[in-house]
Amino acid sequence: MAHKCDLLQGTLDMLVLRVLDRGDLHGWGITQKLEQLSERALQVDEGSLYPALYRMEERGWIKAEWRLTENNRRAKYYALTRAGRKQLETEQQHWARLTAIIAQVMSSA
Amino acid sequence: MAHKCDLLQGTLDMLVLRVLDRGDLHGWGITQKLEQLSERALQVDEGSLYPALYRMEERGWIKAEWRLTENNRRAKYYALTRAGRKQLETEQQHWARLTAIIAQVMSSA
DNA sequence: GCCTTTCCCTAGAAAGTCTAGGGTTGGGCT
DNA sequence: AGCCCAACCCTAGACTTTCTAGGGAAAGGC
Repeated sequence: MAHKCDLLQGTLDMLVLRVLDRGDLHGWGITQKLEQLSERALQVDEGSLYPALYRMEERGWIKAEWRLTENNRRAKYYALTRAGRKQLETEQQHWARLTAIIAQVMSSA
Repeated sequence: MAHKCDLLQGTLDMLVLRVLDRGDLHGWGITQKLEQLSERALQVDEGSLYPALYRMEERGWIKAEWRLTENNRRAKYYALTRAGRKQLETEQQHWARLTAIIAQVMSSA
């Protein structure tokens, strides 16, 4: 069975790191923010996001803290660590490099 | 164990289709051509390529034919089908769309 | 008192790539 | 003649990430 695969594998981490680079957010907030920034184009599945957050915390790129939201709800806020900021930079460079290579291959006569 | 993952998942098909769009090639030739077009940046693993070729043939995007190379060797030449050309176009559009969205998210203040 | 929204989470399947092998044959070299 | 390398083809199994498809708790509005 084919599935939709809206995202390119490997880009979710970068997007999440980038969003967190603008300020702490909880998981649900991240999905909202990504949707907003992409003008509804991106709708991140929670089933993809939470495992990703878990992985990134394991790797020390982000750290979590339970706090209360403005709505008076319990939420797990994630913040970038120093390693996370470094990782974001690495991924951005990697992304830039890859897209450049692909563009070159795709466009060459 | 981390692995290198040089390619973005999903891009290999597009690259192969694009290369075949310029003319028939056998598997090994495809790896050479991609390496050449990317100026050594891309080194496609044969363990990734052959399964990909198999998949794409299954899906009717390419078709294979045994022929002899200039070196007098037996080789399986792949050619785009009409469906393959259509698929290439689809993937190019999808790629353009995704990279645009990601660029937007990554660059927004 | 119920319903919706806001939040969190997990198990298992699916897809694609990589690792790490293995194999055949042609032509060049000694 | 024999050997080796280059040019080819292939596969099984591991691995990572994403998706599907659920489930659950609590705050606030009606």
